[in-house]
Amino acid sequence: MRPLFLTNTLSREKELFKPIHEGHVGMYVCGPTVYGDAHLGHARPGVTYDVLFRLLKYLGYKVRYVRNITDVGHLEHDADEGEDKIAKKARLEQLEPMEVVQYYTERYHEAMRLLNVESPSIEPRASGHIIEQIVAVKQILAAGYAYESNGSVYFDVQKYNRDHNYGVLSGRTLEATLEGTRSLDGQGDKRAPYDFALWKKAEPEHIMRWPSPWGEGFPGWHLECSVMGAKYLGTEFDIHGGGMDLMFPHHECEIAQNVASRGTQGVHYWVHNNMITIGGQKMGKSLGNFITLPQLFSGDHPLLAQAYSPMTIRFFILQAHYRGTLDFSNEALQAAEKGYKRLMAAWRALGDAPERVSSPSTEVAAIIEAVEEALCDDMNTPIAIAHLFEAVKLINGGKLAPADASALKVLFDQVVGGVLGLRDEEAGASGKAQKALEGVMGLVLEARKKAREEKNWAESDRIRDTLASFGITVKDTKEGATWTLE
RNA sequence: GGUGCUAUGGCCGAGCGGUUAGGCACAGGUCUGCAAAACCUGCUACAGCGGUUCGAUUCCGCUUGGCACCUCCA
Repeated sequence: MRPLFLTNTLSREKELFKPIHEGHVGMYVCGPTVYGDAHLGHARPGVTYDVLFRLLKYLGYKVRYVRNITDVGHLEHDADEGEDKIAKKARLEQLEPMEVVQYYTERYHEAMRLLNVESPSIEPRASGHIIEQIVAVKQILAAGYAYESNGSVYFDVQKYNRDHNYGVLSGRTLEATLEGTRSLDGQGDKRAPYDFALWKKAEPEHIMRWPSPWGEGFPGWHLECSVMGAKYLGTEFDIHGGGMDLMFPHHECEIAQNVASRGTQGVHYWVHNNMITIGGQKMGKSLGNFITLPQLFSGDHPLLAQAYSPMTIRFFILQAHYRGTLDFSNEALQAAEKGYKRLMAAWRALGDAPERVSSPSTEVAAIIEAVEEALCDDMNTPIAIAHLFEAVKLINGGKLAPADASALKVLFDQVVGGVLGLRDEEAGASGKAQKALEGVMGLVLEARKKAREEKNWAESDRIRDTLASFGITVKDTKEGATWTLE
């Protein structure tokens, strides 16, 4: 098995990936809080960890990929006085909280499906694991790293930091954290500003509530990932992914909870994707500068010059390394669209490559090697794509030996399609309508061919222009005319 | 203020102590009835100032700029 290197946030270095159980990988990724449509920023972890999931499988691992849905406990503004995001949305729209959850979960799934993001192996919801979370709170209390206060339970960061290191992941010291923490009026029940809630007492007007040993309430946000990760992947597992903005406090808190409740950090490799920016600034809900995925797909947003297809978005994300920021702009998206189409056209041209007959030339073998190596070098998809474009040149050059053509066909099928998860949007459906259209187009192009043979350019151009008005583009190549829809 | 990241050609975006990344755009050419596509050629940059080195865009320091996190955030 080819060695895989991943940047581990714990060490800030590229490390050789070694799974706990040979041949098996457990991976957990923080999923969305479902209180609004997913935006471009959400597409990044979706695609990034989808590629990691696919890459691990491509390398021969058996992978269990857990990506949660946060449907409770995620507070707005401040962990003490804030309002549950789901409940707030529900109140605004006069819906049951679970109606909101259902609606946006389905929208999220649809967006991911369009982006060709594979479903995770398990997609647990926080609200389905209240009992497990209560157990975890009890364990942390029993270990002495939490305290109950007025119906809520808080994590005692200071005490924890005396025995362990609160800040292993983010590189912060407690003093630094304290310095930056705003002093809020409603410090309320907490002993220290950096303590975080494990269990929150539900005020009378709070709709989402569950009984607990500390009264009716709901679990703290950080707890769900600790609990669900351990439940489905074990108390020790391989990879935990998420956005860089979750590094602190969310992931730091997860580690603290893991250590406090079971004595170990639990996660071996922390992987963090960077943000998508717009005008150099982070795209985010709170800044209000986000473009949702449905808007991108439809072009319905003042900042969009046009609609961008899901695969254009996916390719755009893949053209940058996941650890760097990626800046949104129409120019960048348009460039991605063209590059994507060129890659797909080459793949299509490989369509009926013969079965693999013999080994490929050294040139093609080198490309294949370079692509795989790039992917295994901390998922360097931009480099992999650069090498794939070398293959595109060879393919378009025409003079491809059968052995090379079939080797590249395998590469494109397994890597472009399989690992990068790109699919050819122009391949079209194979339904009855498609079959009929193909038949009709065959007739039309035959008529045009006849006109061309008679040098009846007026008729030939009329047919081409008319087809263009339906969104059908005709191109004349040496092998005859080809057409594409839209 | 604290912590961390970053500064690449018209745009996006990799990378490395000595070799053209790649894509998009642009210019010229081949092909073509035209168009499109494709192919060929051209466009060679690494914020500034010092230092290390035979040699730095790549390492170190400083300066300047940008960003992220420290509050919810993918």
